[in-house]
Amino acid sequence: MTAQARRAQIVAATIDVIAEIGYGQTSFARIAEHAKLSSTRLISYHFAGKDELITAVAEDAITSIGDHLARQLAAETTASGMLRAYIEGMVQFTATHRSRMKALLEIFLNGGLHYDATTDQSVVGHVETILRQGQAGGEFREFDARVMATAVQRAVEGLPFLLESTPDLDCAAYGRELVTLFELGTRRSSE
Amino acid sequence: MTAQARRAQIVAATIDVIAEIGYGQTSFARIAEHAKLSSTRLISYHFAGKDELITAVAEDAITSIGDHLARQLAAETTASGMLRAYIEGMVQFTATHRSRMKALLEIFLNGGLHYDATTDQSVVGHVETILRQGQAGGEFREFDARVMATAVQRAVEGLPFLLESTPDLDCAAYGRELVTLFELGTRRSSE
Amino acid sequence: MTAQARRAQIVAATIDVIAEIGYGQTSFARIAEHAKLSSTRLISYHFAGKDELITAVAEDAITSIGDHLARQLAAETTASGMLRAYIEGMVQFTATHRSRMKALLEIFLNGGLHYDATTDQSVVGHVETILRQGQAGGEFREFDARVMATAVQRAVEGLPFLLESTPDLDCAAYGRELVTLFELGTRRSSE
Amino acid sequence: MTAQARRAQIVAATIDVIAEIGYGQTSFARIAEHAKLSSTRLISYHFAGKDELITAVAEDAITSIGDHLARQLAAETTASGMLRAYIEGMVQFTATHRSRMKALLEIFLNGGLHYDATTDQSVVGHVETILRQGQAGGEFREFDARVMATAVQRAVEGLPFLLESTPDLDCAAYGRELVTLFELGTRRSSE
DNA sequence: TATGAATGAGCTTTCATTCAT
DNA sequence: AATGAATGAAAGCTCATTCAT
Repeated sequence: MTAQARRAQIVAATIDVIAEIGYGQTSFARIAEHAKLSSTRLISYHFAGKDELITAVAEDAITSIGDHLARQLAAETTASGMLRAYIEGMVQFTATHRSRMKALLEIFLNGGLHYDATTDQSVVGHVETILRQGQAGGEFREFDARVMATAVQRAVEGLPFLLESTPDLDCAAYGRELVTLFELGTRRSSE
Repeated sequence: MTAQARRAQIVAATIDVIAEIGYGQTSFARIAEHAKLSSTRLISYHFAGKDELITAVAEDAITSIGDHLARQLAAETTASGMLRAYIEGMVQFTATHRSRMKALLEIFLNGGLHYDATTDQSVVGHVETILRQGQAGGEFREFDARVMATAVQRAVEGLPFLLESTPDLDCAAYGRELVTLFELGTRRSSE
Repeated sequence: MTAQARRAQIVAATIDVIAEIGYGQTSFARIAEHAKLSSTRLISYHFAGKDELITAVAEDAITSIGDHLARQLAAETTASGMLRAYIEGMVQFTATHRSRMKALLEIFLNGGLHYDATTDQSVVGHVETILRQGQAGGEFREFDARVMATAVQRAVEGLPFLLESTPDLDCAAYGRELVTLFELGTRRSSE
Repeated sequence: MTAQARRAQIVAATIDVIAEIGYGQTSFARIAEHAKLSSTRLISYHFAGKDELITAVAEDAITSIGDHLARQLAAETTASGMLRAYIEGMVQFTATHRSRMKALLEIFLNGGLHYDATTDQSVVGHVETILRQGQAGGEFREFDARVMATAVQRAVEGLPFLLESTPDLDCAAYGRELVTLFELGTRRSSE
């Protein structure tokens, strides 16, 4: 087995474990058990430490989301279109990659990631940029872009938690509701 | 020292510790250190276990928030007024009780609380009830009350995290932005 | 069992283990086994960490040696008398407290102790002070006190290692030989 | 790369690492890092085990010292001359090969070497032989040759440790002081 | 000659909890 | 109401070594 494949296997198992039992309960032992590894030593061998493993998990998720969003946003030309695409893209991704998204949120909420400027921008700053563009172009009304971005981000992040208590939730409907909410909340009142 | 006073002291220390270093890093040892107790034994003595302590902390916060909101909402007669009062009440409470709110969120997000119907209703269901009343009374447009309630709740919960990276944030402005957002997002379009 | 007694028991066991198998091979598990403790957890309970345990061991030895030397040197008035008393005192102590001295040397040689000024003075500086007094008072010839002190100290420290390969060594004779060596090496040539 | 060259490279790296961080902290991982090897596997490949590596390091140092001393002692005909040449030779070697000597001492003091008669003779017995020759030939007074040899050996070994706390030490002066000490301590009193 | 992958045993430290006053 | 002493389990990490190319 190649190191790359083994690392991928361990990352996948870690995602599952974090999503299932939470960041705080996740340990090498639990990951090894889930991945059916002979011992936790195999994890230590392929990752320099817990930090590196967690970082790898986060990067895996962030990259996937980034790719997905890039595709979703490619065709959009208006800010409101981009905002809609962002929300629906995130909701879609969450619906089809529940564990990955849940694990990413767990990591962020528990401070398991050492931020850098790139990470911060790719995760949090995306929406804010769209909002500012919309205001500059006259599509959106005046509001505090930071606050609105937070609201969008939190609303989207609410889905993984909702899915835990309601696994059969209609995600598409959830997305549509959010899109409507933020369209009404951001558009120029004269429209 | 009375048992009641000692319990209150320990709960207060636990709130501080959770707010400062997060739920995951919080331990009896660190709470004892913060409260300047001679040993963790004093915590075990006054609380049956970690669960009971965490529950006490959560209940402390929930009760405080409940009292605060009850006062804020008392004078309101319309659903939109109640929604505004709820958002501004929560933001105000967060601004003046940062640690308490942060600790409560940490506990919820890390699954430290064993839900029961009462807890769930008092925390999450409040907004949903208001929204349904508004729809029943014709004040609000049609939307999924559950989804909207989630969005409101998450938006409000965003403040404690924002305060960590931006301690000098203008909380009142944050509240006003959210009120505007949800007024635009919930009102009947004919208005 | 009182904490004090337990700490003393653990310190004694640690001294034995270090003396027997060396600093590098010494572990909590080995100490617990030697002291017949139920688990290593008992060591962690009474000492904040390995550093604290090692420091306690070193302090135990240093204090014992200090007391012994103080008694030996009390009656001496001349520098040559003090030097003789120092050498014989150290040799005597080593002969009757082999493990303690061996353990102390192991700790020093492996950098297990975080020096401070007091430690340094009490361990290394003692001889140098005596030598300088002897030179100032005209008893001793001119020489580099630092170098001579090192030679004395190393010669004395040689005994524990010699005792390992030759347990039946005549320590008193060893001491007498060293006294003669350093008397000849330090006295004024005109004598 | 030839096996011989690779072994030499690893031995050199091991010497550096032991001298820098001590025998106790030295591991294959750290040696590999220092030598910029891709993995510790390369060490295991060229040496049957840790023992063989350490033995190789010690032999490297012992051989170097032996060569150096042989040259220094070649011209000497008297025992006192040989003793002086030995001390100065060892001090010189230490001054110019600090790491090698430090590593050798670390290995000896931590029992990393499995003695055999040859090793013992070549390292410790050298001085004792000189001293006995001097006594047999009437140059030296009566003393216990074993004890005196120990004192000489330990005094010489003190230099590497002294150099750690005082890197700019005047080694030549250190050697002269020791030579004087042991000349005074060994010569016939009638002289 | 070299390497990638894997491994079992060991390490110190921290966890909440319990027994006995 | 409080405390001192003790505890089993689990954590992440490092050790030298080995199997199979």
